[in-house]
Amino acid sequence: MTMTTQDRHETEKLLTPAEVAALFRVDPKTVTRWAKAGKLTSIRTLGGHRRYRESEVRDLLGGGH
Amino acid sequence: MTMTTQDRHETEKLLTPAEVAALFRVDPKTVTRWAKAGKLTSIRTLGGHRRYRESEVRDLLGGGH
DNA sequence: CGTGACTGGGGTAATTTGGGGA
DNA sequence: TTTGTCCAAATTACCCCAGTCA
Repeated sequence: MTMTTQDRHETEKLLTPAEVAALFRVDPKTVTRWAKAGKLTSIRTLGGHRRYRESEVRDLLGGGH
Repeated sequence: MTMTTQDRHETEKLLTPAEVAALFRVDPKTVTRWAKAGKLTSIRTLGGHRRYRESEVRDLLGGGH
């Protein structure tokens, strides 16, 4: 199952701050700081809340060993 | 439904250094040394703090007799 | 249009990291 | 050789409340 080049972001699954925090075993506020520091890509809702790319989070979790 | 030795690490529950240290009754610094020596798998937060796999810790605690 | 849960922002404790030495 | 402790700096956790989400 080869992807042409990359998935279109329209179909990218997004995670809430609480979900990302649970995966890293940190506080949701810590995930917010990562986004502010540019360490993690964040998508903004129209109200200002952040959402994160599942693929990026999974990559960061597995790439650290 | 055969599964490899362990589940996907993305859903693995993680422990903080203090929690692992309490389980082994050692100083958190000692847990850090185990991780550096490769005796214990460590996942890193984006800030550099370590997290440890609960299943691995539980295995080491119970398998040591 | 309410209700309950979650999030953002700020500020302050607590934990973790890393090196070095006992 | 393994472990515990001292130090400074960095990272993370918990407190508040107003606004957003579903």
